[in-house]
Amino acid sequence: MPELPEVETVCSGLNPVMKNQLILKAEVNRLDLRWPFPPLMAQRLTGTRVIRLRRRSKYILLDLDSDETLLVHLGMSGRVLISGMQAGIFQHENAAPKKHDHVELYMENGARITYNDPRRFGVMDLAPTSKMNNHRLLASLGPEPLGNSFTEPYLITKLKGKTASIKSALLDQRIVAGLGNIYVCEVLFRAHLSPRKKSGSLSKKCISQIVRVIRKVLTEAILAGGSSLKDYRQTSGELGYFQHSFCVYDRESLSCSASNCSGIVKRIQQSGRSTFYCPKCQT
DNA sequence: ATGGGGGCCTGCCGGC
DNA sequence: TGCCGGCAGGCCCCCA
Repeated sequence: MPELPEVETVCSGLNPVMKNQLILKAEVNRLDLRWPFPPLMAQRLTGTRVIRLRRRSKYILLDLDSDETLLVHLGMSGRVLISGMQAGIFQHENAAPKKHDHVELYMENGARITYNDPRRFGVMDLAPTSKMNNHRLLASLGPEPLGNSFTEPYLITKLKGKTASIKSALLDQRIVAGLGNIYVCEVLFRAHLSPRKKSGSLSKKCISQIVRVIRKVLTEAILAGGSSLKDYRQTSGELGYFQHSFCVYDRESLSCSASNCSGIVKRIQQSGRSTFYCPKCQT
């Protein structure tokens, strides 16, 4: 599921039910996801109050009144669902955990937050809030694509002399944080740019266009509630609907969505990932 | 230093 | 129907 717009959607969904709420109980059904959970994670979460929720790149950060921050990454298949509340009435149901429900948080307002992740590429960690910027998973992330420091001059500097394709460069979280395979494909389509172009060969004008398109695509996707592939849902259980706006992603062999283009969407491999693009209008 | 590939997991889908 | 290969929204790590 989760690239920046999906993580942003999850954060917005969690904010009203978690902010300023006490975590009455944390249940941890296994010891690890991609990596082991931090020692005594359930105990360290229980009884703390969530002060605020933030997003950095594809990470969700929950600042707690214990001066620790819970860092959550959804990996490829992680989902967060809210249950236990109906029509403003809070009910504690103790339904048995479903398959791959790895962590559950019971909030003071009756909400139950469930983290489910079949492939377990996700991450959870706890560290002092004051040290989160230096957390090993956050320390070398590039700028937020929707923030002020992601600019045309910045991207020009970063791409200068690079021999890797623009596709690989935009997937590199050290260059810009939060894009994944879907949105990079969509951005390059909308910028009419071939994913195979070497990063260092792009004109200033072209890079400027990339910056604008990244902002536009991500903003639209967030407004749409993210993209729902497989059975990804928002925290509410609803589907996002940006997947209906895909121009190239997962459209191999279909005709190009540009109105004046007769091209056929092609799938190639780049750095081990599928890239979808129209060879005719992305040059 | 940089870029590419392997590996981590489970589930699903299409082909035989 | 069942089995098998290929593929999947991410990212760390190792090697050339």
